[in-house]
Amino acid sequence: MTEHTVDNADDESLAETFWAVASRLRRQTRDSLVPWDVTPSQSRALGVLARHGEVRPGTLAEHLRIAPRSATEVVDDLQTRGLVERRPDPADRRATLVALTEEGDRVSTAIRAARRAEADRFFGHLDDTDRAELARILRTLRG
Amino acid sequence: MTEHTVDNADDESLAETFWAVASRLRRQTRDSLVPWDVTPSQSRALGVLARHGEVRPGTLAEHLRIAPRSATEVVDDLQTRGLVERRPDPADRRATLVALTEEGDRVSTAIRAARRAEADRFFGHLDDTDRAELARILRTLRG
DNA sequence: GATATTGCTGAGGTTACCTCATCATGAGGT
DNA sequence: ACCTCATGATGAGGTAACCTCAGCAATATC
Repeated sequence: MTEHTVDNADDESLAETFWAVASRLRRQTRDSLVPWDVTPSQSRALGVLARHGEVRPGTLAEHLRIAPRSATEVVDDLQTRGLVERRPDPADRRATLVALTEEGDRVSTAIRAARRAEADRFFGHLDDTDRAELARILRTLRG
Repeated sequence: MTEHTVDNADDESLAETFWAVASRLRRQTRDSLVPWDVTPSQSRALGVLARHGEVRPGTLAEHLRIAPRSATEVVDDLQTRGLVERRPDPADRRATLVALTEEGDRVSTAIRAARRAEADRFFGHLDDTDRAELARILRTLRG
């Protein structure tokens, strides 16, 4: 029995508090994306594409930590919106490469700026020290 | 323009890190509930009922921070599982009171213990100081 | 006693995931 | 050349956890 077991009641509310924050952040993120008619998961995919250039759906899935099939779905949606395009992978005829279109590039850049502003609003209530602490602690929890 | 704007790149990855942690915690929570065939949102509702006794669906919704209609749904599911029952509110014939059944009480107690163990596993990687810090910071973000 | 409000729920929709089966292609062995 | 197994993407179908909007009954208000 470690000493922190004493705090069990706090542990439980820690998880609860975490979820309350998550819920708030999720809503705010969703709202901040309204102007582009893009969902959070789509915007995350755009982010990966902006950072990594063209990738296969499977690779995208890994970056997003979702099942490959789910990546197909996100790519479908983005393609419908004209933000990405699929092209055959010259290295493997089974594979497809997903890349930002010109508009996808513009939108993803705009979203990046908006998300930055959103993060400022959300995490801006914290002072620099707390934000650094939070980042550090979350990184150890990410696993 | 406040000074923390300098850290914008970090802000963005802070949100991302947060989501990565959320995803991990969500999966683990879901897994820890498998033995009782109860979903996370059901278990949250059970928690509210265990803490507050019988409540109306609307009140439950407030505690869970969801729409009233969504609370109806959760109650439906729990009732199907025989974990809660509805009875008329003697104070207002429009209203319904939702209460744990005997089994609901047993299950919610068991789940409480399991969640505690789960939180120990998850947040236990942190030392006491970090966990206190995290709790404090999250509380300021909860709003 | 008409009107507005409140409490719950039916109907129907959305997001973001999932698994399982299928199909084409690729890689390795014989 | 052929057979087998692994891999990449996707179709089909499903789930959890929300949502809004409309409607009904009961209560509160004027």
